[in-house]
Amino acid sequence: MTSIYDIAKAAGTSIATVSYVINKSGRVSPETTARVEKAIRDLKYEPKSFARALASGQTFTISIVSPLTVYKNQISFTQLINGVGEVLEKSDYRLFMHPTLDRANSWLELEAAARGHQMDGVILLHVQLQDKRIEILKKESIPFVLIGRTEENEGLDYVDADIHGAVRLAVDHLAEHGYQKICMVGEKGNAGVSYRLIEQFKKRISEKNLPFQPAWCSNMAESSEEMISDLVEILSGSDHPTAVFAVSDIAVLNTLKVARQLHLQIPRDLAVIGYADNYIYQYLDPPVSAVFNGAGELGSIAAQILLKKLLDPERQTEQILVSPELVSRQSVA
Amino acid sequence: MTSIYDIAKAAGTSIATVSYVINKSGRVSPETTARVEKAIRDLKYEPKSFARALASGQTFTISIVSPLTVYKNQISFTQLINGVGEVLEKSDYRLFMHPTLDRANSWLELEAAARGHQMDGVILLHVQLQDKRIEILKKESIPFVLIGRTEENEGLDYVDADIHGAVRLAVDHLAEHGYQKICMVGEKGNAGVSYRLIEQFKKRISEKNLPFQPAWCSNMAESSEEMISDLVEILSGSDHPTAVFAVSDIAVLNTLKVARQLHLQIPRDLAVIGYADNYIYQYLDPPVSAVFNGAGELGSIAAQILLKKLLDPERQTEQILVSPELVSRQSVA
DNA sequence: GTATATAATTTAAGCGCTTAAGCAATTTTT
DNA sequence: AAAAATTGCTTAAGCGCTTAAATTATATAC
Repeated sequence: MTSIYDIAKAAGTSIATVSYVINKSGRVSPETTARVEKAIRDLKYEPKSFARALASGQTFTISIVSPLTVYKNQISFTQLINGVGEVLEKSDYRLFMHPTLDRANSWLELEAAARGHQMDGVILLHVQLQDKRIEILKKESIPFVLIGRTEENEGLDYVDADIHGAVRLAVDHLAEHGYQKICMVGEKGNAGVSYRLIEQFKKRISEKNLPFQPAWCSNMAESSEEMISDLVEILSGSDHPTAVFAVSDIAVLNTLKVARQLHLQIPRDLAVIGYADNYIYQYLDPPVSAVFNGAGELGSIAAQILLKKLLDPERQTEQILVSPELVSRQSVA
Repeated sequence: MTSIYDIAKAAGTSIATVSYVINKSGRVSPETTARVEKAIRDLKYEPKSFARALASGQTFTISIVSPLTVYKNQISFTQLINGVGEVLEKSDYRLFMHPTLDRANSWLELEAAARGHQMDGVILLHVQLQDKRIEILKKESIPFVLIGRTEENEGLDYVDADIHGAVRLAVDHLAEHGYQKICMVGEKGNAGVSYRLIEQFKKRISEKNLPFQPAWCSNMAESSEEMISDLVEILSGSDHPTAVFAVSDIAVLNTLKVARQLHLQIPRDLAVIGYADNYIYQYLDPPVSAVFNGAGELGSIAAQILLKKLLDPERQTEQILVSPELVSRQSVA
């Protein structure tokens, strides 16, 4: 293993000087710096992160902590990692995955990792009510940023989708295109998300004085089958809605299916708009619009906040809502 | 930071003994072991991985190296990580993500990481012909396992989908259900995969003496639009195929779309079978069958091989083909 | 009962790096 | 011209752990 000693010898300096050059401390003369850098290049030296970690107390590592199984819809995990990766790439930090499999024990693993000082910071996904993991991170004083949140997390650093804005965008977009009777469909999901969606949806409908019936926005379905039968019921009435705000991938697909079944042509008889865009939406029949584009942004913003926090732990917390962005396709016209 | 010194003091031993207990070396008496373990529990001690790494030369870390952008179809990246995570969880190893964003520089990053001894082993995805990353891993002698392969990689450790078996399963399944005229649709994809699919497909068709026309298995499409126009042409002829083997998500969706356009009812007039199952297939109209289930298996097998290799670097290489598994839904009957 | 093997534990060096403190040479201030 | 500050570099300690070698205690052999 080429070490800092080899570089020091090759450059004719002490190891301290090499270290100062690597860490860009600015107190080494240009000539010496050049000599050291040449040696580093010649010997193809790379600092060992674990040695740095031991000496400095920083691991230069951040962890994404998340049960993966959950991320089938709502958020594309891959995009999210990409977003995080893009930001970290430009920093000195590396990315750990902490894929917690079994929900029940996920906090135990995290606790061990935290005690073992395995990471300098954490990006926490799929936050639940009374999330043990948050307590642990606080107790072990590991800086963290949430992606998504519950009402309990208001004071913490988080990045979340702007649900209010998204609902507004969806409803307004539909209304602008002449669709007055709008219903919302989805399944029971993340802590609080469904609730907030319903709340905002009803609010916006009444703000815009749009026609409304309670059945058009009932509780979210427990299963796909339930959702389909709800949809059939809602859409086959005489005064049925002319637009569906489908807030999950399954809801989008089921809406298309039921529309076909009932011979409702999209977008002529029925408009459909999705929530988080999924790359498959563009290949559906017809291609489906959506109001959120890219979980990548959630990831990259979370990473940015975390990096700032690692630089200045005393920093004020930051709450960011990612704005919706209309991805317009043929399902609304 | 609670260190091994604190444990040694609490247990009344030397730090070496504590270390031997932690590493289950077997040379510590049961009584002392119990005392040390109690101290560890009492003080909630966790070994610092970076210190271990420095002292032992092992990082107990493995990296998944992959451009993420690619994994939109063919493989579910999330499932794959899950598979890897499941195996690593039971080991002492932790999981690094090495999401290479920019393809052009991805090997530079890997080279730096390898030189910096950041990981003990690598799981390499999306292997290309003349993949620089493989050279680097060899040169830096970092054990690695491929997920997917090209013909160049035959001697290396890899896990790949059994394309031969998959094609056979798809064709035979369709034939068994009375579909004789089968075509294959997909887009240009991974290094060699498309080629192997075409080759195997033609082979199996001729082995089974099924009717065949060259147009039914042309080169893979360059774009979704091209695929659609190909499909329209193929399926609207008088003697058109009665079944489609759709080897990507886009191919599945486009097939459904074109079938609807041409008023071909699935599965009555046309059967459809996909390649790698995607959770959305079950919500399509009709739900679509597939021949591969779970990228998780690829991940977990790769992780297992890598762990074995880390234990015994002299080990013979291992090539594993993951068998197809029919996921039967309503698109074939 | 002494020699010898075995088991249990400790000593001590060192892994590759950071960083406070020290020193020498040079520059600035008074 | 002496004192003070600045610049550039080195010395040396130490981060938390592993592990070969040394030491001590205990069991077994003759």
